[in-house]
Amino acid sequence: MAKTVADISTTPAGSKAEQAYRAVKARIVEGTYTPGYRLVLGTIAKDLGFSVVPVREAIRRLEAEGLVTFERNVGATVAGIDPTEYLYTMQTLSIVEGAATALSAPLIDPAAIARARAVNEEMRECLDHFDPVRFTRLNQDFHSVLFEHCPNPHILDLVHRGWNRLASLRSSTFRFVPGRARDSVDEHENLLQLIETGADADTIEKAARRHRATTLDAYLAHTR
Amino acid sequence: MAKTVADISTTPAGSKAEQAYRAVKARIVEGTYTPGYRLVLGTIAKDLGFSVVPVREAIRRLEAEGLVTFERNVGATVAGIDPTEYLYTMQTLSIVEGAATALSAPLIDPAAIARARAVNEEMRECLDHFDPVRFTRLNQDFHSVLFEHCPNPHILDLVHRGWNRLASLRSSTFRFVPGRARDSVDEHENLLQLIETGADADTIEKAARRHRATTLDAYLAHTR
DNA sequence: CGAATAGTGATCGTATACGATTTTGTACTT
DNA sequence: AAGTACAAAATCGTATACGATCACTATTCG
Repeated sequence: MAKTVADISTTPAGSKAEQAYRAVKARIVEGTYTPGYRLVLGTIAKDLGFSVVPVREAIRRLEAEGLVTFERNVGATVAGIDPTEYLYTMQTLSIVEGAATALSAPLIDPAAIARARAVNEEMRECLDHFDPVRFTRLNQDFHSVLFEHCPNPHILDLVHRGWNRLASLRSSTFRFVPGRARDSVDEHENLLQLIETGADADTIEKAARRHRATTLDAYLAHTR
Repeated sequence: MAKTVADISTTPAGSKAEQAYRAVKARIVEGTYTPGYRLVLGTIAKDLGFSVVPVREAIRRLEAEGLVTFERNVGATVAGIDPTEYLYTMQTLSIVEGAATALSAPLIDPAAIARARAVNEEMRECLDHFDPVRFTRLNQDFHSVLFEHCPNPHILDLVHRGWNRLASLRSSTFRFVPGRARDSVDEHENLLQLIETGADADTIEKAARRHRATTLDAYLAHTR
């Protein structure tokens, strides 16, 4: 008998570093840890019941993703809604989403188009019931359908990194520019039609870029 | 007297995790650790005189950058010259370098143009003396001059990440496609002229993209 | 009353030790 | 001879402990 009963309870799924990463990230996205919140290694470790080493690794990963800032002997703080940082992130997302859409477009089959359109219609319903949280989630679903056959995983990774950075400003579309969301849904439909009709890559890329850039412009005009 | 003499000897510059990161990365770039080389935490720690914890952090950072692959309870290995991975990286670089060039172009002053041109002429000399290592370094210098006033640090960061990924295939231009290097120098000059004459952003972006994409195409044609 | 300073506390950084998991080598059986 | 089961070694993952560094505060001096 080599294995003991304890093996049943052990959860070899993810390492504790991974669990800590997900846990802290979730708390940031959900808004439990608001921007400016100080993340103390010891405290988080005690809360999660882990040691500080895996928690430290989790924090460093979050730092690399831009969700927290880290300072030696001071600790980590949840990254704030710096307007400049927002601009950088949105501009970068505009570029990588544009590329991802253009690269994926030839590989999107009619069934996927139909699914994306269904998601978009759900988003339209969210407008009436004013459900910003669900709207944001569906927005990601929409683009996920478009990108599911993206031939370049690196670019897809960059898209996800951008989404992560925006995670702490959840449903920012609604919060900052109320009228923007409806335009967004229309732009989605426009994008789908371009893909359906087999528009050339450059046209699709520019449309996808503009989709994100317009949101940024609206934000800039709104806060100016 | 609060401070002791020991303070003089302490080097608060970088943490050991940082030192380990730089050391291992340097060994990979220099070719001391060739692709496929197994990086064992304990061994590296003993070599550097550090403990395993900071070394582990360094390895995880290198993993995030794509320079090594990591497997649980197995260890890390230096990432190989996977043709597919090369394609992904070059395609992504094409996009982010294109964007970076287009964004930077309006901010490049004549003095910077002159410096970039000087670097490019040095590259031309390298062709005659066949100095691939210096060529590769100058190539990065050339683009660094162009990007030094890039208004979006995030995009610049993506460019550097791409360069890092290519680091293990140092001077790949010479190695894979001998005739390609001379074209590259000509394309640089062409790019400078576009910037000088104040071409529109879209033209500059496409030229910059094509510069990288052509290298990729040459590689694909060469290995097919 | 303000500013410089010493002391205290908090937090990170790393070393060491131990446990879990995988791989590898070996002996035995078919 | 080949395949399998078992044991031993190697490696990563994490907990704990301690040291180093920095921020904060109370105190003292000008």
